Amino acid sequence: MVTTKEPTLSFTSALVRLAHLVQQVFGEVSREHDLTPQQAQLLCLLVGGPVGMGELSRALHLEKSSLTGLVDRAAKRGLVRRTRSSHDRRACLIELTGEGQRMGELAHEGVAARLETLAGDLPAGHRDLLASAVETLLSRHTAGPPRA
Amino acid sequence: MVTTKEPTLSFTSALVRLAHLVQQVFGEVSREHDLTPQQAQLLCLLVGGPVGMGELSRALHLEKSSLTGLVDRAAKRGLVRRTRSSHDRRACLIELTGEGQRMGELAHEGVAARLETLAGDLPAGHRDLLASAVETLLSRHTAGPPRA
DNA sequence: GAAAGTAGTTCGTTTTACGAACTTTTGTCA
DNA sequence: TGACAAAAGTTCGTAAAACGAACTACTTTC
Repeated sequence: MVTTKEPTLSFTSALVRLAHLVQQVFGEVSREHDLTPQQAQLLCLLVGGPVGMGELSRALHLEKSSLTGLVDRAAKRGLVRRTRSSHDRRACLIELTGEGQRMGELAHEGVAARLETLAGDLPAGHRDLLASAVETLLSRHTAGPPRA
Repeated sequence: MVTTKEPTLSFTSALVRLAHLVQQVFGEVSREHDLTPQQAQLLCLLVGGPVGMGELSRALHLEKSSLTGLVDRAAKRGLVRRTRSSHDRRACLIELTGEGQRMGELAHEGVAARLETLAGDLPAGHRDLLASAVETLLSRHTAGPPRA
């Protein structure tokens, strides 16, 4: 149970500005580790285990051809590796290299830490409410963007 | 006064996924109006009146040279116009053309409408709390990202 | 009035992102 | 079985986005 105070920002403006803030945090953390934000996002998505191009494409909302390029560059940097699926010889699974795993974890932790710091003042009740409100929004938007 | 339910998503994950969602909405709306997301963002930022390059650069978190390119392309499409400042002959103000104003308003309304729809279920108390929580986060991050 | 700083631009580079056309493999169904 | 549609990725060409370094043109400061 928490009390509500009157916001000076409209609901939608708040969402947009929040998105901007998160993006910026992601950018800062990526740069610290010498990654592009897109690469960091890719690595974060892969720390849970190998994922196929199709699923990555859906998770990142990228066209297949865009994703091919992103994976190519990440592979050239030794962060990621393509494995041919055994069930379906067209498909491939993208998996992290040791270096990629390390970087992915660093990026993930960096973002989480930065956001935790920014949320320092926020009472736990507010955090939970915010998180569950976001869940509601996401549930209405069938496609599932990536974790991070 | 609102009751809090237990979220299944961590606080930071919720923020990241929310950012992704907002970005996606922005992308969809931009595409509908045949704008790039960056152009739409620029137009939204200018609907309040002309702004100088320096301030735009800070608001959008772009290097000066990146912004020059963005404004160039928007100007080439007839959405925006450069005006030399009378006080400082180095500086310029970027202002919307009639077409730019129209598109900026459409984009802004489109994004707001989409987000409102997604938030349909959300009780007003939750919205207000979310908005004021965002204000708290923003206030800790001195630089002020753009409205939209 | 010279030096230092500020506002923007230019240039070259890399990354991102798209769509259309393509190859290979898988599934379907007649 | 064998043709044919569909699916998974890649390739190619293109445009936009973003950066940093070096530059020009004004202002401010001392």
